[in-house]
Amino acid sequence: MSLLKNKEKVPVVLADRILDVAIDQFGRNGFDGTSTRAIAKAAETAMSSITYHFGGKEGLYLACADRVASLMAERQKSGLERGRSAVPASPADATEAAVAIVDSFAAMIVADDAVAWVRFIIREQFEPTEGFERLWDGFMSRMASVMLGLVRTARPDLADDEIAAHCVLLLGQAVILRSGRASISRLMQVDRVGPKQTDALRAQLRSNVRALLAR
Amino acid sequence: MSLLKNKEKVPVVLADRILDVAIDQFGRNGFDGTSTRAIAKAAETAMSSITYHFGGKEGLYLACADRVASLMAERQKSGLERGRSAVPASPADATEAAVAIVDSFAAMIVADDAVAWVRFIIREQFEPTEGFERLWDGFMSRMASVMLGLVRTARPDLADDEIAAHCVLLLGQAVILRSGRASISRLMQVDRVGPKQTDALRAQLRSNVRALLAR
DNA sequence: GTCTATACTACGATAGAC
DNA sequence: GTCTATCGTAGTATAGAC
Repeated sequence: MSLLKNKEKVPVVLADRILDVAIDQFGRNGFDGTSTRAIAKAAETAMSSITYHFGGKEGLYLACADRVASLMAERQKSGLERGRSAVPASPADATEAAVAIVDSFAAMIVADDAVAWVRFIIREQFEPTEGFERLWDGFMSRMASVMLGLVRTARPDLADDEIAAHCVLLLGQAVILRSGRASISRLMQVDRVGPKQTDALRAQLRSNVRALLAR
Repeated sequence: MSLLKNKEKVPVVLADRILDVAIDQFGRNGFDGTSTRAIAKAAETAMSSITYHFGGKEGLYLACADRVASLMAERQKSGLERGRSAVPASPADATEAAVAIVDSFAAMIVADDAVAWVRFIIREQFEPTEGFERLWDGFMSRMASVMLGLVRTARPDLADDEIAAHCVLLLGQAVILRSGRASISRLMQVDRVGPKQTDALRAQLRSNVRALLAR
């Protein structure tokens, strides 16, 4: 059972194993701060395997962006589909759909097995490279368009700029659960942000989304 | 005039010039991704000056953290003092004080001359090092305690955990203005997030804080 | 496909001139 | 105080064995 779990978590295919390690390391230390030697060592392979499979460090980085986008898109797929189908509905339905989407996004943000993806994607926000295009086209654009549609339905009184601002600030509340984690543990006076804290934060976030989209 | 502006922006004292460059570079590329050689070159000095003034790369990094904390504390000083004096007042006063503090925090987050500080501090959130202690003790702890006090006064009905969660999510909305900047420009369909967009976002943020702290 | 060996560049730290 | 010169280590890329 433990072995099976391991088999799922550590891909047997070398290229996938390299990608998983690389997403983690690039996310932690950035492109320049990560060495292909360290990635190869952690993936238990030779450095030249990276050249063979990805053409070099930069090719590996872009492949990481593609993988993060597809993993995130996969995980948020059901949530986004629910949101899309709610677009033509009433403002109240759109609000509840937005609550569900932001909560599902927040769940991914705090999930342990998605930490590396989130770290990678948030880093790319600060100094966008070509990797950002991959992330945006592969995942973030879908999340954005669904949220824009829901907020527009929930609040038909708002102008386009206000709708966009709402989306930014709603999703920002989810992002801070990871991008402010060190401060959250201090603020909540715990050593580690555990399930108890994340549950409380997610509950407050759902309540906030409802309050902000209500007229 | 252009010269004078330059003289203000580029410190004549070598140690300060090194610090300004280092905050920028560490913020962009992280500790490992930044080379002391590059810092020395950008500060127009020899690499060994870093050893002389800061004892080495790590000493320079910690000095950067101290400087960011003190620069932020200085800029938020008047805002925080106003907030502190409002703690014993009515819930309505506390709410307005919280609106002012979050807005002043957001103003710093989006300010051009504070970009490097914010980048440095947000990066330190993901992989906290000893630098985080300096940032927390020198600035963030004050912001946290004032916000906690204001939310407690504004919403005496809430439990401690709920108060902390509120603070996290309120400040998170300000942080996303920088940590989601690449996505914001896509969401708002502009090439660059300019004054028009930041004004709209800050207005929405003030409105959100009011709505969330109202009972 | 994956490995070892190697060429070349850049890193941080330090010693010593001025 | 600030510089140049240099040491040992570690970086990416590539060639070639298997």
